[in-house]
This record gives sequence, C-alpha cells and structure tokens, in this order.
Amino acid sequence: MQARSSEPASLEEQAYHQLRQALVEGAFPPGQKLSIRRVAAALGTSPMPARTALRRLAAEQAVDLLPSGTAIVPRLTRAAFTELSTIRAQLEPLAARMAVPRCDRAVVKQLSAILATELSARQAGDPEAVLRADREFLFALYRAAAAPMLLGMIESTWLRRGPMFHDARWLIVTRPPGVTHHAAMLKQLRRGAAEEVAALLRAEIESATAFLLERMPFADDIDRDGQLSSLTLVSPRRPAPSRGAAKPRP
Amino acid sequence: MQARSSEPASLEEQAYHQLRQALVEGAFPPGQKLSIRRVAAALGTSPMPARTALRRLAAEQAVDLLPSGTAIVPRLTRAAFTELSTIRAQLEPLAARMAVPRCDRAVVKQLSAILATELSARQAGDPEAVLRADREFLFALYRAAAAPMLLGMIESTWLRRGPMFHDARWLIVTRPPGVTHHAAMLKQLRRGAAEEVAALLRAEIESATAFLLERMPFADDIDRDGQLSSLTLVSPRRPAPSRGAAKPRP
DNA sequence: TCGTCGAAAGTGTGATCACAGCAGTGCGGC
DNA sequence: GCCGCACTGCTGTGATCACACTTTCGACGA
Repeated sequence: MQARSSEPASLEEQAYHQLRQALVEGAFPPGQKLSIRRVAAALGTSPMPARTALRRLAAEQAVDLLPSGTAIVPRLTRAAFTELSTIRAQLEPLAARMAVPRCDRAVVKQLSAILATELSARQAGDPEAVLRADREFLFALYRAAAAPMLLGMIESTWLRRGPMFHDARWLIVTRPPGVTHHAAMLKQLRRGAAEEVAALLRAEIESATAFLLERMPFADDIDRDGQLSSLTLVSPRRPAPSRGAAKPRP
Repeated sequence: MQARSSEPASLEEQAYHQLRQALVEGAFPPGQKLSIRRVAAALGTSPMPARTALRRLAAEQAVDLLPSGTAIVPRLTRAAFTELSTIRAQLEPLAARMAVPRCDRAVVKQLSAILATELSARQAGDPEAVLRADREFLFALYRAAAAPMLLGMIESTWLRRGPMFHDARWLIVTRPPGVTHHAAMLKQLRRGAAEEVAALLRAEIESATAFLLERMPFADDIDRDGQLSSLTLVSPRRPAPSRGAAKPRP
C-alpha cells in the first residue's frame, strides 16, 4: 500500500493523506495519542513531515491538540456529535441541491454503480465496505456540485466523525438495509428533482443521527454497567492497551 | 504592536494570529505572495514558525498555495464569492437560531454596545471601524450559540473573504446606513424570536452579497474600461507593485 | 508494603543547514 | 538592436540538533 502510483507528492503530503485516510476510516481509536516522533518513525521519515501533517490535520479540526501540543484522535461528546449532525443537515442537502442540476449521465452511472456495491457489501456483512461505499456515494454527489469550499467543509465533518466509527462500525450493519435512502435519492436525481433529493438526504442524516445517538456510547456517557467498556473503561487514562506505534498500516 | 499582553504562546501561535488578523481585516491585497522567509523576517524569527503558521492558514483555506508551495492571499472569483455567501446563508442563520435561546442579559448588553459603536463609526465614515464592529456584533452572537465547530466554519468563511475588503472597504460605507439589520435583529432577539433573527440575518447576508456582486470588481472580471484597474490590471502577473516585504504591520 | 524522590526517556518547539527547483537578471553573441 | 543562455538569488522541503518541559518508571527509604 505504501507504493502508490508514484511519488510526486512531498513527504508531508503523503503523511497527511495516510493519516487522513486512517482517520476517516476509523482506523484510530478515539483518544489515541499521535506523537510527532512516533508518527515519523512509523512513516520512516524525520519528525518534520509528521509535524506539519499533524498540525495541518489539527487546523482542519480532524484531530485535537493537547495543551502540550500532542495530537489526539478526537473523542466525540453527545453535544459535539449533535452539533456536527446539525451542520451536516445544513451543508450536505445544500451540496445535493447544487449538484442535481449538474449531474450528467456519467455521474448518474457512477452513483448507480456505487449503490450496487453498497448493497452487496451490506448483504455480505462487511462493515468497512458498507461505510466506504456509503461515503463514496455521497461524495460523488457532492463533488458534482462543483463547490470546493463547501466540499471541504463537508469533508471536515466526516473527518471529525471518522474516529467514532472505530467503535461503531459493527453497529452500522445492524441497521435494517431499507433505511438507506440512497436508492430513492438516485431515483429522484434521475428526475432532476433537487429539492426531493435534498429532503431525502436530510432525512437520512437525521435518522442516522438519531440511530447513533440512541445506540452509541459517547465520551461523556457514564457507564451504566460494565458492559459498554470499550470506550468508557479506557477513557480515564491510556486510550489504547499497549499498541506502541501510531502506524496507520501495521 | 509586536509586544502584546505577554508572550505565553509559541512563536508559531503569535505568527498565526498576526497573519490571521491581518487577513481578516483585509490588510493584505489579494494576490500578495507570502513567502515563508519573508514572513519570518518580518516577524523576526526563523522560517520555522512562519512555515507552520502559513501551512495552518492554508489548511483552513485562509490562504491558497501555489504549486510551488508559496502561500498567496486568495483572490475571489464571482463563483467563489457566491459559493461562500451561499454557505454563510446556511451556517450563520443556524448559529443565530442556536444562539437566541442562550442569550442572557450580558450578551444582549454587549450586542447593544457593539451596535452603538457601529452606528457612530458609520456616521464618522470610518470603514475599518464599521467593518470591525459589524464583525464583532455577529461573532458575539455566534459565540453565544456554544457551537465550536460551527463557529470555526463561520470564521473560515470570513477569513476567506477578508482580503476582498482590502479593495472593497471604502465601498462599505457607501451603503445606506439603514440596510444593516442589526438593530432589528437585536429587537427580535430581545423577544426571543429565534426564527425572526435568523430570517433577518439571512436577508442581510443575501442583500450584502447582491450589493457586492453588483459593485465589486472580481478576479475573473475582464476590464470593461481601464477604470477598475486596482484588481484587473495587476492580475496577469505581479499582484502588488513592488512592495517587498510581507510585513503584517509596515 | 507503600510513599516519595530522582533519573531517564519522551515530548513539542525552534534554529540551522543542505538540497533541488525555479525565476529573474544580466551578460555576451548574433 | 535583439535574442539566447548562464548565473545568481530566492523558493519550499526536509534532516539534524539543542533546548525546555513533562511524564514515567524504578529504586530507595520509611
């Protein structure tokens, strides 16, 4: 995986994209400390590219910074998750509304292909693949809006929520398959009905938010019983058991 | 101005805040190149803090990066400005709606004081003071929403638009004083009417956008005559005449 | 056995240096 | 007089080092 198409980008760029991808896919547990030197060692570079990549992620709120300056994978509270969802419910339907008139046949075809992938992944019970296809479907739509700053802000909300799925990804596949409105959205999109697509998207965001608010343990939940340990038991001190490296791909 | 209250923050933090403030106040002309070494020299530090501060601003889209990596003060096209305004029209009314129920007497008093400052500055014909008070009024309101990520995104849109006011700030005071809806917003806020405040704010954003779209020269405007030179004449090659330094406060 | 102190490792910050790429500029030749 | 080329300076990148600070772990003593 290290050797991509080529190496045209700077080391910082590579570090940034590796960390970003790991973050958005929930590869890091919330609370994980990402120290400059560890990341650098995992990447095989000097601390410098790791430092700039980490600060860049911190600037877009993808990671938090401890007072000491150490980067830490964000741990969402219920309030933060709700705020993020409220923002999404404004921004993503806006992007959809802007995208619909600009969707040509190629985009529709691409969306339909992604949708097929998502359905089969859901039936196969592969949570990572479902999440990835879900993401790809929406972002393929948003990209069609040709609104770079809006897209960046939406990516920011996804980046921030990514680590949450480290603990929650198994939950996703437990949702009944019908709840994803993507098929309906695609149908309305083919008709060019921008408002309907936006409304469906908004409904999906709100239902997903309600689902997770009900089922997910959050950082500020006190443990009702010892059962929901994965988050709360770990939170007081060490986030990860004893995984030494911050390596994105071990 | 260099010696602020104290020096508790790191050099990067200081550099970041100085550059950010200069950017949002329109102190830099769009297209100005901000090279790492020049900024560092202006700040009296090594290139390192300037580098990280610049990259941080680039990460939040406050400056653009040339392919070479040099930071450049963004030059808005009409499309980018319209996109930014559309985002603002979603995000800022949302923040206002969230803020209204949380506005206690102290916030109302603060808003009322800022409003008085703004009116007197407008009568005095001081564009910088008007813009500053305008900003302070809105951000005092948004801060009351207690939504840190939303606030960050709103700041990002202001940061991005800031350099535009380098050329446009004289335009602001030419608007008839009645068009600012802040007084009406404050009145509705006192009544606790969140939706009305949000509607007024949205109307203000849309009217200000229309005003600037009509009156402002943008980066992608071809010069109809030689008159609107300050932007278009300069755009093909060198942005600033020959101002050597990137010094925030000359 | 527990508490406390000290040393050692780890942390981010920032300066300095080496390097490769690029633009501007001045010179020389045509 | 005009064109072309090499050179010089400036650019960002990244490695390495020094520094101050914090955390942590181990050993010693009560």
